[in-house]
Order: sequence, then C-alpha cells, then structure tokens
Amino acid sequence: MSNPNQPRVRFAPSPTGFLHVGGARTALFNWLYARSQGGVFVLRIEDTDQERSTEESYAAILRGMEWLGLDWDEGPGVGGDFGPYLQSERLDIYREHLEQLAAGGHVYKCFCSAGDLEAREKAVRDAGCNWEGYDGHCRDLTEAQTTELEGQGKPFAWRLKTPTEGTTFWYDIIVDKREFQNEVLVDRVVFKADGFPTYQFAVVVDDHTMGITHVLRGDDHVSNTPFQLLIYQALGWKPPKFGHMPMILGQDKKRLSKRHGATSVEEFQNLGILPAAMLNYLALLGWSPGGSGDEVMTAEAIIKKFSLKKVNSSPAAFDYDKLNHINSEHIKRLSADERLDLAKPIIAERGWVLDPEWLIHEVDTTDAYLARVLGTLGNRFSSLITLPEQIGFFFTDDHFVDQESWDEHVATDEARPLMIALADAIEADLDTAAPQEAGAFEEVIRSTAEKLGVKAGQIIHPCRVALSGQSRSAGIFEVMELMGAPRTVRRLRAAAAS
RNA sequence: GUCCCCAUCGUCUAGUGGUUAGGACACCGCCCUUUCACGGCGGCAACACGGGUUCGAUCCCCGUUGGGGAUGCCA
Repeated sequence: MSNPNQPRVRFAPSPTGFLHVGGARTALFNWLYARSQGGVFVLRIEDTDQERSTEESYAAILRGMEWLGLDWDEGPGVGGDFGPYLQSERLDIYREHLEQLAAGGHVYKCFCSAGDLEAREKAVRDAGCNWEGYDGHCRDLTEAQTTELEGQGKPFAWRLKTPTEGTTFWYDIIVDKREFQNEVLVDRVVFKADGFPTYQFAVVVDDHTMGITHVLRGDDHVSNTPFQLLIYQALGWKPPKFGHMPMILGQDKKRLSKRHGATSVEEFQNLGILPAAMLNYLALLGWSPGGSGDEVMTAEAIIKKFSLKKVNSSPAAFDYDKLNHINSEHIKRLSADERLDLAKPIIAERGWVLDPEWLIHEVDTTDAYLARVLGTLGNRFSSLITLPEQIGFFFTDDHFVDQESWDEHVATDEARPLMIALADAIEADLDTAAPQEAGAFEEVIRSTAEKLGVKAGQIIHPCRVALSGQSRSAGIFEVMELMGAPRTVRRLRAAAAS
C-alpha cells in the first residue's frame, strides 16, 4: 500500500467558480500522471477564502471532474488516510504549524491594515518609486511595541520573515531550473487576521502532510513557488517536485476569458461535446503523443503514452475548431448502441416517439425506429447539437426547414408537377396501407422519371427538401422507407401546394 | 514600473548542429455520390528579428521585438 516510490499528486481547486478549462487541464495532467505511474490522485478543496468560496462552486467542480471521468483516489466523497480534504476543516493543523513557525522565529505579527498599506504604497508611487510589495513595516517591531498594539486590540496577521539576499531555486519538471533573487521576495502573509491561513501557507502544509510528491500546477503559480519553498525550509521539510504547466490562452493568444466563448467544462457539455473528446482535446494542449501518431485517443491510450517529459513549456491557444473535430471523431467511433444512448434523451426531451400509423417496415418501437434513423445518418452524425435538426423530420411535421433550400428546390414551377407525379405514382404502384422498403420507392422514382423524360436526380432533389426540409440528408429512398408511404405522399402533396 | 517565463505553418504540434522542416485542425481544389457528409487524392502555409559560436545553425549563447504570468490578509 505505502510504496515509497508511488507518486502522489493532487488537484486543489478553490470553490470560487465553475471548473474552467485551465483547471480541468491541470486536473487532467495530474490524473494522467497518477494513472500512468500507478500513483495516487488526490482531490483537495482550497476553501480558505471565506468570502468567495461557495457550495455551488464546490458542487460544480465535482460535477465537472466526474463528467470528464477524472476520478480521485482520495478526497471529498471517497475519504482517504490524509483527510480532511477540505482546507476549512484543517484549521487546527495549520495553527499547529503556525506555532512551530512562531517558535522558530520565522514569522512575525503584522498590524498593518489594508488602509495603512494602501497609503504607504501610494506615497511610494507618488514619489516616483516602485512599490515592490509589503515593505517590512512590522518586521522589526520590538516585543514591547507588539504587546502594546495587541493590547489595543489591533487585529494582526502573521508574515513570513524572508531572506534579503541569496537566491531560491528549484528544478522544474517542465521548465528546468527556475531561480529567484531573495531580495525580490516579500514577507507575505501566512496567516490572515480572520484566523485562516493564506493559500501560500495552507498549500505547503497540506502538500507536505498529505505526502504529495509532485506538484503539477499552472504556470501562474511560478512566482509563488519560491515563497512556498521558504516555508518548507522554515518548517524543516523537504519540498516536493514542482512542475509548472503552460497556460491555456484564447484563440487570439490573450488570456482565455468569457469573450472567447465557452470556458467552463459544463458549457462544453451543453455544446454537445463528449467528455472523452474534451479530455482528448485538453490533453493535446501542451502535450502531444509525439511524431505523427493518431491524435484521436481514448483516455486509456493517453494514459499509456503520457509523459511529463513531453509536456510543452509554451502556452497554447484554445481552438474550438479542433475541439469540434476531435469531438466528431469520437462520435464517429461510437457503436450503434452508444449513439442510440446519446440520442434517446434528445428525442425524449422533445416528446418524439414512433407513431404506428407511419407504417415503417420491420419497426415497432421508438428505440428501434430511432436506431434505424441514426443508421441513415452514418457519419453525418457528428454533433449532438445538430442532431435534432438532422432527424426531426422523421418524427414531426413541425420540423426544421431550411428556407433557402425550400425556395430554391421545392417552391418552383418545375418542382411542383414532379412531386405531384411522384405522389400519384406511389399511390398507384405501391400499397400505401402497408410498410414499404427503400427499393420499392426507388423503383417508383426511377420509372416516374423515365415516364416524364427527366433525370432521377431532378425528382430526387426537390423530394429531399420537401420531405426533410433540408438539402442534405441520408439517401432519399431510405428516408422514404422510414417516413412511410402515407407520410411521404402527404408531404409531397403539401410541398407541391406551397 | 519591477521580477519571471515563452517564441516552428492562422491554430495545436513533431523534429534535428547538415532534413525536400513532418503530422493534425482550419482553408482551397479534384475524385466519389441522387444531395450533404464521410472517404480518397492534391494544394496553400512556419523555424519572429539582429548579432554571435561553428565548416555549417530552426536547433547552442546574447540582445531586440512580441506574447503571457506574477507583483493581494485571492487561490
């Protein structure tokens, strides 16, 4: 169980919003690393910000993770030996370690209020100088001064005493050596006046006490790392390995935001993106299987190939086109049964069911009918979003109609007589009180075309639009079979009269 | 402003001290087809710039430019 070489990684979101693509990618890479190394993937919730943390966000993040299939070995809902996994439930642990820091003289009390800080920053800037963060105002307060301020009931935070010379560095898994001059590091707050630890402190205590071996996080955390390293040092702990992954940007290479379109994982779900496709695409952002291998992969295949060494160090732009392509590839690879499962809720939602009066050959249940309908789609079924449009006409007369195609192919003086002739021929040549197969319709169409001295295509095209409302559809004979002769005739006559 | 990071087709990327710099998405053309899609074939398109190092740099070093991040008692 406790294999010392077993990597332990974590995803540690704060519940202050939905699970966005950046977070999802971070979670994914941690998960991939754990799964590919036989390691443990921990989910920890960083809710030390009392103001911004919400139950809804917490739930949304868990939903997003579950939707993507990123299962965690320890964390909310599943427990584990290193809990609790919510920082708000670990306050005692943080206080205990704060005392350790205080006893070692690594931290000091800071009585500066937000207003004090603002005023001093303004003064510095007004003087034309750079404000380089907290100025160490309370760092050298005497014992007496501290006692007096405390006696006045002034609230205080704890700050870490950071070195003013030398450097702090680490070897990043992704970007090699990273080094910071200690003089640019400021004495950041480690424990807030509200009695909660800051992220900087909690993350260190948790990663250490939870036995995390590799911290894989977004590149936006790079500048936090040296400060955190100093906390590890002050506590006398060996830090984990760090890997900072490149950011995900919008198509314009600017920070990914709302105006780029969907950014939360759940929005993609509503956009008809399959979780497997989302996972696949996210994996391709900053990582590649190498060479010219197939990019369309299942999670299992990605796990098999995944390696942190292949993770890129440059930021990547999020490309909706490519996501859609990966998505359609995943849909195309689905089995007939899987497609059926995907489509069922879509028609159920609209109340679309099989009507026995349609007289469909060898079909007597809605599921069987839907299966046949999906079968006609073949590879045209590449998006969950367009599906209702694509198959609606099989179920209802109140279906999507592409007006442009209708005007061009149906509502014309050339098309009307052809559609009427075909309707007449169907009624004359076929038993419209019985189900008919595609071949039977084809025969009627071809003989009608011959009789009228036109090409079959001249009849087929208006019929396609008349029946489906669109100029693209499955093979028209098959469409007729699945519409049933009565409906076919009815729609043709209605179209001719339009 | 200061600190840190990044830089191969429009985008995601592969790659090497000597290659016709490869693949994928998107785009364009052709073929297939009753339409559309799928598929097949082909095309367009990149080593940011300037200095070095070297017999030779896309690759190594420095600088410039561009982009990103950080600069919170947010995480």
